[in-house]
Amino acid sequence: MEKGAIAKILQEIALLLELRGENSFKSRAYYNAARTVELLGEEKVRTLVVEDKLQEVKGIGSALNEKLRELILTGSLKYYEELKASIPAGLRDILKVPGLGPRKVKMLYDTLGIAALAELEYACKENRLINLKGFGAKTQDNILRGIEYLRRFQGQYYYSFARQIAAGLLEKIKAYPALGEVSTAGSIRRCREIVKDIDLVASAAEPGKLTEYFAGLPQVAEVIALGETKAAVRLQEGINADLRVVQTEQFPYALHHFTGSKEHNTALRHRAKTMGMKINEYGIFRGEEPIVCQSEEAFFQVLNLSYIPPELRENYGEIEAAEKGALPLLVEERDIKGIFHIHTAYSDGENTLEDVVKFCREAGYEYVGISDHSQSAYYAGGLKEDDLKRQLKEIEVLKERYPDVAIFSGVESDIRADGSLDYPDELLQQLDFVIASIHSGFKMSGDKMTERLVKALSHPQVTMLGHPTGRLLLGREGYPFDLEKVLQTALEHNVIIELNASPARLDLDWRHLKSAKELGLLVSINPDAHRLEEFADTYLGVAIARKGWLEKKDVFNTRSRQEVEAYFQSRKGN
DNA sequence: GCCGTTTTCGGCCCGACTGTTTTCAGTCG
Repeated sequence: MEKGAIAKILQEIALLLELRGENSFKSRAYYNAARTVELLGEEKVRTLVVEDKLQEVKGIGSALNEKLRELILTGSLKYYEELKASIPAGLRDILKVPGLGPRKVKMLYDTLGIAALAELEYACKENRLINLKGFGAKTQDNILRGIEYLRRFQGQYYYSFARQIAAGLLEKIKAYPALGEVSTAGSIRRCREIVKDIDLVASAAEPGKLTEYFAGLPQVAEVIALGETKAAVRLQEGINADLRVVQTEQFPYALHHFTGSKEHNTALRHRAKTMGMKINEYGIFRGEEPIVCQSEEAFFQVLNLSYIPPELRENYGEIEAAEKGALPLLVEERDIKGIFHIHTAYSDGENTLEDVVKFCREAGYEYVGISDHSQSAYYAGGLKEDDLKRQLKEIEVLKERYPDVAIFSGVESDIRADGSLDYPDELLQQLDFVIASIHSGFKMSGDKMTERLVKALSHPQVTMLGHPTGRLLLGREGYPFDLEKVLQTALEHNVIIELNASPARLDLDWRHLKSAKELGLLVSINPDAHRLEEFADTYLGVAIARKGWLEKKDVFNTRSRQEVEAYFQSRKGN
């Protein structure tokens, strides 16, 4: 069985039970069991099964104990297989439509026999949902829009996901003996938050042999095209990958060309033309005469430009800046000195406070800022006042125990609908920092939302604005508000803007980061981590920060422990 | 499905919001 398979199967069972309309508490028991397995780790569960002690775990009763035994000892589970067989697979797709939950999906299946997305779309267009109990014209409209939304995002992937897959491919290609050079290109190299496919560029003396080798890699599920210089494949993970192979001396031009963006390339070609030159993927030419470049740096030099990092190649002013030698000195991973926006087991994080602190210490961070959810965030186990006070006490103890890492006490306070925060001021004043975030009430008007955010940012205890737009990439738009006004308010009140580095957020967007920087705002690159592995998302944030033109000085958590302490101290004087 | 024990059955899970309703069910965070 694959790693993580047990938890996945339990989750599937929970979902299938919901679709069957069974007792929702039964379904939740499976969800809870899945979480428990994740938390304990599969190895531990295996051991408990062997020792016959699994039932001592909270949330595992006799039924789940039996099923987990069967699953672990035999590698399969009859109950699961039967359940799967009893429910059309298409219902899973329908469940992805926003606004449709298990109840409604079941209703559609039971009454209209709808078992696939296309059937649902057809039924909506035929107005067959209007008279269904619990449905109506608006629901039908929403479903149609939801289906469109799903379609629009099909074949799009998070940057973090694609980057990871690309890294695996690169490793394989590097093992090819007759390789010249290889690099990612396209949107991955430019660090776009969403990518459609993986572009790779390589050089080799015999390109055709490399494309063949690439098409034969074990990751490849299907070969779409295979030629002398190009291979296009669909990978096991579903995403497509293109490899272009050129001669060694052509590599810099090809790399630049296939990195793009289209807009950047168009602008550069125009520039070359006015300088009496011509650019294509094979070279840069004055008349018919090729101008030799060993690297991308040299390529830009020919055009009288300083080197433009790939992240900036969007024709967003980088060419003008490169001409004047005014490109930013972009922030780097090694500049990060500490991490804010960490959730612990006090709310919905996985790890204990002490484990988080120990991890940061071992990772060499100078400080860590703890910020669990506040009391309104019930679904996330938000901290009641007493819990927060208890956490503050534990932080004091840990500070004594681990003096070599600074622990900053904070909270991610919900911004309530009226713009107020989630705790009394006296309590907030005891914290080192407060991240104010919106987690609910997304559907107010833009004006009201702006008012709400402005009020929150005007609160003297607010240090940072968390995931400013609330967007979920490939999932939902941010809430509507006047960003300029909100950023201006943040500036007036000395509030730091979060770059939430969670792969599905990357919020504030890089396009707006550039405006924030120009306004003079500080940005903090925060992983919003709920488990130790997610601390590394910070570096995803660094990539996006670079894309947003941010320099070290623009990023709050590049500051040293002493500088951050001084900053918080100065704010307390407010 | 699990849990507890003043209960082996009857709870379990809060609040806002939407779109249905004519008092509430379903979805979502």
